[in-house]
Amino acid sequence: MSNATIYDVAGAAGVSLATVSRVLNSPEKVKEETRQRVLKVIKELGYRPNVIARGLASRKTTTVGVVISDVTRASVAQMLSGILDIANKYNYSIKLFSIPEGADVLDALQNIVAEQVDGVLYLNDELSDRDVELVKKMFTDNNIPFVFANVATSDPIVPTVSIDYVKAGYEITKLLIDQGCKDIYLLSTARRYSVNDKKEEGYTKAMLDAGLEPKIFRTSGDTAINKPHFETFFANVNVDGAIAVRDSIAVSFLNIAINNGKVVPQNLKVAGFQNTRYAALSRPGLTSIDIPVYDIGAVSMRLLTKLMQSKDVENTRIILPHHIFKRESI
Amino acid sequence: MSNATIYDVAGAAGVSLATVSRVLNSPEKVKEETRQRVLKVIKELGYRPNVIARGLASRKTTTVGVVISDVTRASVAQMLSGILDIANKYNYSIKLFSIPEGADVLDALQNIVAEQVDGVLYLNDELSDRDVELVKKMFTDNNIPFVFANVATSDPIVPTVSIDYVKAGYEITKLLIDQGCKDIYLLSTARRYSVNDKKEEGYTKAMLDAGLEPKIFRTSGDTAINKPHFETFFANVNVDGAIAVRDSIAVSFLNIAINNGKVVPQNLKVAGFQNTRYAALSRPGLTSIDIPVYDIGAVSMRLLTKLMQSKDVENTRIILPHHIFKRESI
DNA sequence: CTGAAAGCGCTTACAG
DNA sequence: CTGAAAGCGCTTACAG
Repeated sequence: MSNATIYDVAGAAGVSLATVSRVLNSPEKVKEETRQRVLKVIKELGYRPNVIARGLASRKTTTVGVVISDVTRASVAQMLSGILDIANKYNYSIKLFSIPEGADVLDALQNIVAEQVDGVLYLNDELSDRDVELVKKMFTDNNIPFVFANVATSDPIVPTVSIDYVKAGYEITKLLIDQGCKDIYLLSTARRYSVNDKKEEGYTKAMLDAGLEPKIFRTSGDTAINKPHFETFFANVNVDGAIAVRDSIAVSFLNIAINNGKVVPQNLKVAGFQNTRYAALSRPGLTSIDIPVYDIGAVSMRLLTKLMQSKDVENTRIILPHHIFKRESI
Repeated sequence: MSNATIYDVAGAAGVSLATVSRVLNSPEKVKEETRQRVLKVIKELGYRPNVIARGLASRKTTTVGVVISDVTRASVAQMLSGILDIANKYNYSIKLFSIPEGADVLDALQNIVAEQVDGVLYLNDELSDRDVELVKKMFTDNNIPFVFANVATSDPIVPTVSIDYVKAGYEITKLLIDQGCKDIYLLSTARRYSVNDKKEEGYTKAMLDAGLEPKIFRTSGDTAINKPHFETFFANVNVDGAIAVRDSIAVSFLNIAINNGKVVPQNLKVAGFQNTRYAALSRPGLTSIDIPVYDIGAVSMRLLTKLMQSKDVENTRIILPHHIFKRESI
């Protein structure tokens, strides 16, 4: 059965356990003939090295920690998907840590360090600048390579894979302006995410550049809460363009707009962020910034593998391209 | 720094390492005074036991393996969320394993066993009956408790947390029949999932019970592929009711129906499964079977903790309640 | 209540 | 190319 140990293999193959270990870890040091013999026994016994014992002896666990806030966010799940695919390819295991809103970040980080992961992928974007420094210090002090994925940090050194959210925010706003919109609102979340702050920055700049007044409307990510919120909104303001920081907010806004007699895109143009299935399933289809979240995950993991092998990496601040995916809402 | 070991703590506190270990693992065996002294040093040094070493010595890793196929499926992400919350509460870590479609299941399972997890949560529903038996045998042989979450197995013994999908399929079909629908289609996926088979079973029974002909239309989960598929569909058949095995399929169908001149719900009623945000963001809102996926995850994890402590669990086949969440599409 | 010692299943210099 | 031995950082009977 699968609980064979390295001793069993050594015994059955008539070699020492050191040799078995070498067959697995540095096969070039073992004579072809012995190696074949050992390999045969390994297969017969279904032997798989106990990764815990290996981790203790080698001080490498081939495990990376992935830190998230909320798996149910579509972007997080898709990044995870990219991470898992690359991790499988490189034979790394994934330990998943969620640090919920309001949790003790320091305690959580110490916990991750105690778990002896070889590296960390940080997807949790609900971080203050102070937290970012804490993360950086904790992993640096403990010699654990880490990468921020889809987290906009103001720290200029920390390894990061993301897109240029300021530019994306600027471009989509510019597009609406070029189509003649004047009263363009940015629909953002009440809770602050690092990437949303960047989107707001780009939006604001585009509006000011065009001599228009930036107007940010903060709402919840929760559809049920949005409804009355948006209805009051339509009763009180003039609006001919809207950009939401998430597709789901955009779709919810668009639905309520149409139910309130607006015609999209003729007298109201709407755009979202991330080009999720919400955008595809909206009627009319929602124009959205396509953000390669899967790739952000995959590239982060690949960058981390390099960092873990302490290869000298030329570029640890990777910006992936984005583009505007046009549908009928603009 | 955080790389203090148990020896450092023992030295600084003037006790043996055995005592430090006891303070952590069976504090009642240590004199109050010594315990306080050790605790103080632990705090000062920021000591956290190396979980790998602990895992090797105690043969308990306080880690559970979670097996999935595709994280980006909304149900999977939400189950994960429930799992993580409960795992945090009980101080278990989560290792995430994805077994992609077409992968070597046996190899993947051996891998999980080698990872020395204390228990396994199996969310991967892309399993043949043969695979289910393989999973069962592998973990049973290696003495690893496991729970199937939201996987419909035909094995009557295996620990499972799910809902009654046959009943759910029956009920939603019955609802459409009661509203006068005659030509009711089930929109299912081309790829077979264990739970979808159950939904089909319930649908079929309800149709036959009412003397109607069951008609299953298989399509892709992919929206882009659906579109031409559904358009041909509308050109060729009579349909006054549709039940999709996923909300996203339902919404995509509903949109195309409306664009083809159907009036929902007056001459076409549509229902989905799972009551995701797709259903809430549809216009009109989509009636859907509300499936407590978060709870399925949470309850599975709770059940697994009991199994791992080898408590005798009265019931290892848990069926959670579902209900129909009504919106405007029916 | 506490300590000395063996052991968990591996890896990795060190000899030969 | 191979083996004997130390060691990774803990836990846990066993004595006392």
